[in-house]
Amino acid sequence: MTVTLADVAARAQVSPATVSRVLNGNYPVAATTRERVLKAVDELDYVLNGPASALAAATSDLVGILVNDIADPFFGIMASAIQNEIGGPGGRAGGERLAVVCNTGGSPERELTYLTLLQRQRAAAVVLTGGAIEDPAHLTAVGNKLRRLADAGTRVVLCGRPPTPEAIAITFDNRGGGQLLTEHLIGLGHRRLGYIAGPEERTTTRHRLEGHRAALAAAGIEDDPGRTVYGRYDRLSGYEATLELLRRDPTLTAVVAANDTVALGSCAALRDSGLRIPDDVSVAGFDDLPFSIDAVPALTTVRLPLAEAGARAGRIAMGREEAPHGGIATVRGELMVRGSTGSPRAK
Amino acid sequence: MTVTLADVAARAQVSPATVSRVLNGNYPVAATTRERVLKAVDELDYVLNGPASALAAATSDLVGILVNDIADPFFGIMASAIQNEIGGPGGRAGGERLAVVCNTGGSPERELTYLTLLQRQRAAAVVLTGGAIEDPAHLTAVGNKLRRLADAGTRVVLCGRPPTPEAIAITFDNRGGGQLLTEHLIGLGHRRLGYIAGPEERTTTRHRLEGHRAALAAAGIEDDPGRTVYGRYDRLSGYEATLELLRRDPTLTAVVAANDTVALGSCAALRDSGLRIPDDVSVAGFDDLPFSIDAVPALTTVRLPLAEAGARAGRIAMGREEAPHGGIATVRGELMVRGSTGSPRAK
DNA sequence: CACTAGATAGAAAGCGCTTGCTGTCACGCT
DNA sequence: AGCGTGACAGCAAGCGCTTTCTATCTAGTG
Repeated sequence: MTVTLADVAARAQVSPATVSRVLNGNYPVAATTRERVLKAVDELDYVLNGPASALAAATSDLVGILVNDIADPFFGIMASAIQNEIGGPGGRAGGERLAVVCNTGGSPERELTYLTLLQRQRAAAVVLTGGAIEDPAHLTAVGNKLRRLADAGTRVVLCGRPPTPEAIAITFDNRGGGQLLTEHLIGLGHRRLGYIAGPEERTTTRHRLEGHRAALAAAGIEDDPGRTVYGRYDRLSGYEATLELLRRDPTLTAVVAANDTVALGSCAALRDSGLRIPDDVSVAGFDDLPFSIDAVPALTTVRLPLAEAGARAGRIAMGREEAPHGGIATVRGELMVRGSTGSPRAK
Repeated sequence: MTVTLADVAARAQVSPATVSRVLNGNYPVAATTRERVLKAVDELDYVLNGPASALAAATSDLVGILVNDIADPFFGIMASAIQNEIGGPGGRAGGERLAVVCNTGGSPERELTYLTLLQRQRAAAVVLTGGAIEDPAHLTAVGNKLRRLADAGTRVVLCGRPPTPEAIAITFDNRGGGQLLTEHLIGLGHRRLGYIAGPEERTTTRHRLEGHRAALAAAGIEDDPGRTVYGRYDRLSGYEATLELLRRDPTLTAVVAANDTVALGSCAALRDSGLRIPDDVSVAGFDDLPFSIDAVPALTTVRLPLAEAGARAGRIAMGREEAPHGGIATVRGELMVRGSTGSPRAK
């Protein structure tokens, strides 16, 4: 029924071993023989059986990329960059590797299960993107998994994730970025700033918030806990949180959002409340996703070099670039000041 | 070194066959035996060897999702919905399937190579999303591949892709959507409309443009070819194309963009040219991606039920939903009239 | 109580490929 | 002429699992 190596061998009048060697190209085969084999492969439309060869060779060409939310460009951009370096068909790298992205939806269980699945497939490498969940049990579970994967020869790289002892990491300086942003706002004269955080248990959320608070503290501004609202990393969350912040303190002059998407929701809520940006309230985002510049006014935000970080993580995963010193590289964000922030008007 | 089925069997004092059956759960195993096996699995931290079991069982639990651009939410949203139905860990479906998304970057070769890779892995199903390239050679090549995949038992489903004889398809009515949009604009009184198309060789581009032209024709408006500019499906393309359209005809009163992202670029160009939206020029997009509503003014566009279509495609791919009658389901878009379109002012 | 059906468990034959090791030539050297 | 030496090609032993067929045992039946 299906064509096998043996069929090709028979047709080319050689042994299966020879066919295998032609296909893998790591053993001398006479040119004429090679051609005969290739011809047979072509005529029979032969396609290598991946599982069989993975089994026999005890390696696979699968590379996994874990993302929290595939519909979010934040992850899409990184995944795209990683995949591009991984090779995949036509990628910068030559090898024919199956780079696959797995969508965990932010769920710890799914993350673990995908890791197991990848382990089961004997993946060549795994790249985990985005913030981690700070649940101790989950953290050790992931740590163990990663160690096991590494032991089995799978290269593990973190991209935009806090470093762990088990893997090489390209980390974003979320804390520094958050600080930059709030310093900017304070410099503009703001004193009553609302903060819309992401999910409380995520490292990214905590780090950005810590940066914000550090800036407040440095400026001697009291950090009223009521000025922080936790939510999700999506637009609706930004919308609702903004209304809530406004309810708690209508004299707010600035809103710092967990990311650009949330900031957009915040802008919508402000507009719907009859407030002008930035005349009445300034808004700042984080990430500098492509659409941020199209918001009106354009969003002040912190640019994270998503594509560069992803590319680097991809190269490291493929062993084409050395791991950073100490296994950790920290990437800083760059403050992008645009129209959505301005000096508060005296009210 | 690595733990195998045999090790587990030895530890549990049963045969490998029994362990396999416990793990696959499709054969009666006494409860006490099962527990003993599960205990051994746990103690040894055993992980099934995917390739080996795929080889022996001649099936795999890999499902491929092909997308043109993983960084584009258009695809991200569909991929997410598909993946959710496919199962994957924690998905609505129970099975532990490895749903993987492959990023073709819109390149025909990559598309083909990914298909081969998936075929090589003996994927259980493949879902192709987004428009196809209209190159006859490539079309037949893909057609052949799909037929082969189907012959080998891989379920093939198209989502948001024009139907082909080889597969079940959930298609978007791009033509109808395009027509709706332009009819709306004409109804508003516009007579000089610019059109920013996507890449010329893509079906999506052609269909949307055809709808636009049909609407023009129906209204008896002459279709000046100079009013159409081709580009890519990205923001910059929209920006540049708009400047070009304006150069060709500064009296334009409306711009119809290939999709929302392009529309955003167009808006930026118009603003930079000192034109107001929609007072001076109306702008319309397509797809209704999440950020469209946050544009200022909010974008008039055609909503495509991306998530619903993806979910359906996913279910069909998993055999959990019947294929539509005739193998083709056409999904209509819904016109979303928002602030970016209005009546042209007399100039 | 002998007999059969039903429920489990095991033996063993592959699944299709890779690869270490063993030939077999044809040369070129002494 | 004799023989070491590359350069290829083939043999055969698995890789770790699934699954068919067979063996065993228990319990139900007349």
